[in-house]
Amino acid sequence: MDSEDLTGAELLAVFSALANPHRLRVLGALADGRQYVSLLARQLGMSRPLLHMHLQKLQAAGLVAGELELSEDGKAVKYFAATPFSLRVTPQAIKAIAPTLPGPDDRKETD
Amino acid sequence: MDSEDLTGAELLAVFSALANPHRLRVLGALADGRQYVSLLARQLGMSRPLLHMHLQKLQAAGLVAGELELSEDGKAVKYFAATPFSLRVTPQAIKAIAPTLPGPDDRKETD
DNA sequence: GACACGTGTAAGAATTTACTGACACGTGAG
DNA sequence: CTCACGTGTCAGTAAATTCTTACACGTGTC
Repeated sequence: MDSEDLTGAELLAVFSALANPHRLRVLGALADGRQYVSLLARQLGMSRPLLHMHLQKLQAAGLVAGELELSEDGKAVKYFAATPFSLRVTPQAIKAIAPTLPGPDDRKETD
Repeated sequence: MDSEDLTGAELLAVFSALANPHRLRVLGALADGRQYVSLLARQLGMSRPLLHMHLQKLQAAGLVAGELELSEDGKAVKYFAATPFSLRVTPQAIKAIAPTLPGPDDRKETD
């Protein structure tokens, strides 16, 4: 996943997802390998609902991917892993995507 | 300005500064050359106080630099230009700076 | 059944961010 | 003096994020 093919709105979603210490720590924890939500929450010292929200935002930005599995003892476990993205951020790159940025009057269409 | 020598808090400030369409557009407009605040505000269609606030945040993150000059007709004019930064963002890079991220109990010390 | 473990989601409070409007200052031109 | 242009900042409001608490479901074990 290279960054050149991102629209302004997508890049904005990525930066917004990255603009939070919890989410950066989550992404760092998932850099090596995948992990399931409850354990990850314990490792990072945050509540499950909170981690759930942050994972949603990271997933919406395409930075992590989750898949629901069935463990051997029958429990539903959801594993998340970091997407192997590589972003190059420079003033010129930002200028290039600037025309595709959402205007001040635009509404959210993520529904 | 390479990104390898940024702490977690600094990188967080950069992402936070980038997580806004207005600021991305400002950065894009300043990618080529410098411009002064009032004219820039008119070009981007936003109020001066608002642009002022966004420029403060961009400057605090080290993405733009401003210098106050005296134009030939004696007026004080403040020019801003984009810092020629180059950021490489990957899960591994984020994991590397994760230990230096501000904890949930930390307070702002930017006073 | 009661418990421990996993999942998800919804309501409400607390906090942060974004924005407007009005004010301050200083200079040159009419 | 008044107007146009530049600068900056403050108070108050509107809106978006963040976070907690509490609930829902399903499964295997004592």
